[in-house]
Amino acid sequence: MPTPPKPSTRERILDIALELFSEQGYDKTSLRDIAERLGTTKAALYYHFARKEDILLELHLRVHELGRAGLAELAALPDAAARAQAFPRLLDAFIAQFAEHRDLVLLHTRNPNAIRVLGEDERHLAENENVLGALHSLLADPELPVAQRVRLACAIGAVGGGLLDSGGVFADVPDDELTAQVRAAVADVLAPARSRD
Amino acid sequence: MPTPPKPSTRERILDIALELFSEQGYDKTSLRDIAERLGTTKAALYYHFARKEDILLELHLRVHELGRAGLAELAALPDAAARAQAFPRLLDAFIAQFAEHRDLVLLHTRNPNAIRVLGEDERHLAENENVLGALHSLLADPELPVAQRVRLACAIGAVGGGLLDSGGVFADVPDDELTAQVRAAVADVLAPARSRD
DNA sequence: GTCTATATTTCGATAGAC
DNA sequence: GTCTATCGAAATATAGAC
Repeated sequence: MPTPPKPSTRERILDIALELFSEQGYDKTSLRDIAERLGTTKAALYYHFARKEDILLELHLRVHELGRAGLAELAALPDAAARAQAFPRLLDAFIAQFAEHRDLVLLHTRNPNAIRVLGEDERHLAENENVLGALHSLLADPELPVAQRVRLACAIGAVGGGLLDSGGVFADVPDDELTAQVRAAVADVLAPARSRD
Repeated sequence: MPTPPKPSTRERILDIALELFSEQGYDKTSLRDIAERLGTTKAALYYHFARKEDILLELHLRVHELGRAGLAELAALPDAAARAQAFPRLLDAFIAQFAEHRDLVLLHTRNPNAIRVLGEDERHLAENENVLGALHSLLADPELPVAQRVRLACAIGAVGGGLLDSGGVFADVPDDELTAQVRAAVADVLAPARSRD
């Protein structure tokens, strides 16, 4: 059973919240807004989520889940050279997931502060140490040449610049072509001035 | 007289707001927070700014000012080919200003929603049409090959990825080297698979 | 230009009936 | 699982003295 039995209320709340949080921002979206669009009342939401933060947290964890496997694999590699070699392949997987879950990523880039203050929740702290910590120690790795560290950061930024498309400027470009072009651009960032074979 | 006579209250308010808006986010920063750090009271702020939004607006316009000259120059060029040729040079200037005013750019990336809702102010609407409109019509330009449009968007994203450094992973890298590396990476994005001369 | 005091609104959250 | 009703806190903004 792939996506079967429960388009339940809880899931509908998350869908609506994802949309509104991205559109208007987390802080400017009241529980009343969510309840209205869902067709119920504020109080009803509190049956499914104890606090407003928990709605955002749930969505936040789903984004982290996207990068977890790749970063874990990376962290398991023995040395910087091995990690550097694995970059292109893992970035490729990253781009695929980024493209598939654009809406979740957009939620993140549009509400960085709200997410940073998500606070003391245990699940959140644990996840943050795992995922963000792995990314941080990757980019800060002193064993890696600075040029490679910077280019890796640029590559990640380039994925965002190419795929997020906040203004809708690439509405005329098919998704396949867009991701292919982004892949090519990222490849060029990671292969600095490679000498001809 | 370059930057002389008035480190006035108004300017101090903007400085404090810039810091707090970036740190905690626009919505989570109350006028009380600003007033406290400034050493006065909430009401005093209303002498200098009619609404809280106006503080953010003022800072917002300063960011737009950074990109205005370059985008205007670009829009004045006759055809897509001329624009494409001008990209690298203008992106170079863009990187320089980005690096010099990192704090202002950070304000933007951390409060995208608050800024988008800035609303009906005349100055804001006019500026948005000028600056964002120019950027939009640049990236959406149907005369330009899709590959080039996407790579341009990726290049802009790469600048953000390399220079913003939200997590402080490049604290050990001198600013000069960082921007130089970013410049190199961006150049590789814009020079797709260029055949050897 | 800055203060005290307060008006007004809105929001997150709770209590308890159904 | 959803409702009505309401509490309490915090925020923006205003009025008017100094």
